[in-house]
Amino acid sequence: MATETPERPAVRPRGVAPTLAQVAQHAGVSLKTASRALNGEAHVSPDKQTRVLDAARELGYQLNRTASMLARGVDSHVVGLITGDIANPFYSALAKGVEQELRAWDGQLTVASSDEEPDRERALVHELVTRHVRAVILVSTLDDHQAMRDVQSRGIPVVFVDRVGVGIEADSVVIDNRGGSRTAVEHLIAGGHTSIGFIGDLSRLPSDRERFEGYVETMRAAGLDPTRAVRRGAHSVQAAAEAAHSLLTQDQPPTAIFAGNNRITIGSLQAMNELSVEPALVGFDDFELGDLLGITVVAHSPVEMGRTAARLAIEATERRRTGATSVTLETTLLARGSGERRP
Amino acid sequence: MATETPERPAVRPRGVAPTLAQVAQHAGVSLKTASRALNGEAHVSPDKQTRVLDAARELGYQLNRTASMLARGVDSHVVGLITGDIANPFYSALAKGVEQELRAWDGQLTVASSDEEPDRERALVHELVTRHVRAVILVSTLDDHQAMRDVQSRGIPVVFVDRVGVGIEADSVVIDNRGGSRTAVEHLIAGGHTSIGFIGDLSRLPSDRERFEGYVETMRAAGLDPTRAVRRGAHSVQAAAEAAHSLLTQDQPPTAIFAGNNRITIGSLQAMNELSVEPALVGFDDFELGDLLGITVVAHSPVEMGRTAARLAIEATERRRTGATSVTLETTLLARGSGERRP
DNA sequence: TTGTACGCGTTATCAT
DNA sequence: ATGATAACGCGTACAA
Repeated sequence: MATETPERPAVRPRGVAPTLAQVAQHAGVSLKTASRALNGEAHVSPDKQTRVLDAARELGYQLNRTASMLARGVDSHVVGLITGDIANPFYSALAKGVEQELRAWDGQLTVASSDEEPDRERALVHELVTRHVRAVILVSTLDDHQAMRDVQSRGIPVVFVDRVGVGIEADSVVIDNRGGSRTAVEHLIAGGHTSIGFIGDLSRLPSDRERFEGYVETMRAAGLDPTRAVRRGAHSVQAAAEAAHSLLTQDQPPTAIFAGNNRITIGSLQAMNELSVEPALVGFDDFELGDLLGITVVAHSPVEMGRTAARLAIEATERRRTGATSVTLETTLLARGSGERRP
Repeated sequence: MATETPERPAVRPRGVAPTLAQVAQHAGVSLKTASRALNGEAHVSPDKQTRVLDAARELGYQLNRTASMLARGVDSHVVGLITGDIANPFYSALAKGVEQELRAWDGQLTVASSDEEPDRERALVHELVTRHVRAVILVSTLDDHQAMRDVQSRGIPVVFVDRVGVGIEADSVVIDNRGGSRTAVEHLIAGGHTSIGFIGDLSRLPSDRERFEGYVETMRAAGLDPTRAVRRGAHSVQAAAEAAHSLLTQDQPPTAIFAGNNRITIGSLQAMNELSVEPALVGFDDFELGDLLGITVVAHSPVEMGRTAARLAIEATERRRTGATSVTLETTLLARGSGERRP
């Protein structure tokens, strides 16, 4: 909507930051000459050059990039990253990757958390658009992104991470969720398990759905029942712990658990600890201490995801590429013990 | 320096984003009328009101906040946060706190990692200044901040987090490092330990120094030697693991370890695991899975630190307060087992 | 109610 | 080499 409640920041006294005009006056030259001198352009006499530089130093002049870019009609190098929660290690690793790649491009990163709330995500995207960020990297919680075409048509590329865009042609970087799931479940089956539980995140998230589907199809392929021990919608460590608890205390609890992401793995560990039971456990996403704890995981690199996404965003915004690119990152099973426990 | 290499982003074709003027023309009204209509101001005939709104919708008009703010002479609600590494859970929790508080203020967060490199930190601050961010929240790696006065004099408040500003009068939010250290070491001493090792981060970091000092003074107060088992400069999990390894394999290894931060605690755990030894262990900073692993820690809340810092930044930038405020957050010892092991 | 003229801080154009 | 002058996209002051 174009009629958003207008934001009216408090007015700050003008003149705290010295302007180019002040520098010019102080140096006794014209505005343009000062500009030239400071920008290191040619055609400035050494005399005035130093006068301007001195004046700038004295006044503590700093270029106002905002105005500069407005005048030049270029956009900033600011890229927006929207994730569910920046404190989630997966997302913060993602942010790190994005930042690393942005650095080489002299870019800057603005982050915001949607808390996985669709409305908030929409608001954040809108916010970034009005701020004219250069690109938006998005771990989306929406199930439809047609509205996001609007963003693209403004020349702001959108890169979807972890979850692809729906109803839109845009770059994306995702994990091979289905494949990773398959690997995990096959690993457990190979270990002799026939009763394997699944605990998933919010089922509206495509990544969760894909992982779940991988679970289901692998179970089915092995002639196992994929409906006996499933809990979904666990979107926090707490919720995951409760789900795991319920799973492990149900009639005929599974002998193995496949945890849909790092939060869930940790929640499951807590529940296992409370109940003092040790089913086999394989988690999606690696996590710190996972090696120490001997937790078998389907690993991938969120930092690499971030880097890739940032690269795509930069390429797109610099128009070095047309059309949408999709990158799927493979997973690796890291057998560390918890996934090798027998039924 | 005022003569920085000027950044010259690639020029983007103009006109991708519709302007207010285009909307006005499309609606057949003057620029100002369009502005009024879109901003919901009074004194616009319903007729033109809808004409403008329709035009805006058709053209997909979005306010250019940058230009708007330039015109109004106000600064954005963007706050910059500089930490060592956004992927470090301590820093990402900090970022989360900042973002939470900023949200209520309709603010936005730009993050950047200094990698604990002074030069990079300086460059990042400069970058934020030229972008006219509203405030800077800083986990500084510098040992002197006189140069930062410059930032303040531009009306950009600087809030120091985790490490206070030196040579500058500025807000700060820190942890009671010395007190936390004391608590930790006293706890170990009370447990019967007389040989307690310390593993610290880069010793140029004030937080590390304070923690180390707390260690030293508590040891001395108990008549123990605080020089027999000290390793400092461990700035990564890897480095900490090596330090712990070396500590635990030295002549007369300590029976207890006090780890200076969360990275070091984890590194120590790895080393203990490798060596299959179990000295008592108390770590500074809580960390995920710390409870599950039964690690005794000196805990505090990085999220709360972030929130507090953001509040201070907002207060300062809205000039609702003058003078510098210092907040010291207390720590809590969480006894979970590892710190209660006997010598 | 509506529009004009001007300004925000900077850069670009084009004379001089 | 230098400097008026006009942009950039928008908002304010003041007329009309």
